[in-house]
Amino acid sequence: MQTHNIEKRGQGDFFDQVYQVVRLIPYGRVTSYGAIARYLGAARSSRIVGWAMNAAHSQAEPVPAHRVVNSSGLLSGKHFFKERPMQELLEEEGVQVKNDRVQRFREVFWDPGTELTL
DNA sequence: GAGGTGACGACCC
DNA sequence: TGGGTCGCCACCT
Repeated sequence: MQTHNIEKRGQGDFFDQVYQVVRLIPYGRVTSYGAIARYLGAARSSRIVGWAMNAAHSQAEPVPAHRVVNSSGLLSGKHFFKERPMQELLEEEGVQVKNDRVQRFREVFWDPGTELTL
């Protein structure tokens, strides 16, 4: 069966890149959409990263999208985890979350462009 | 081919 | 610190 959709003939190359980076996020760490976008060379495409996360739901492989927050450390996509709040998932990994905001964001923040020393 | 959308980022008050 | 506005680029219809 062709389960069409999602992949879309590899057009989602950019999306795929995003998924790869998100999967590289270490346990107990979080990153921002802008950090991923910048790592991919599209710092201004931060919004596209969020869009990729939207498609991540259709991805067969587990994408820790809950580890991706905005530059403010706010759980912008928590609404998508209605069944499983991001806060709970993050706290389970040791990330302190208060009022939909990541505590110690500076400490748990994981920048691919820095950690990976691109 | 064109228009609209959006899980954002930076700037300003 | 918190909230509001503009810009930006890729995906979808």
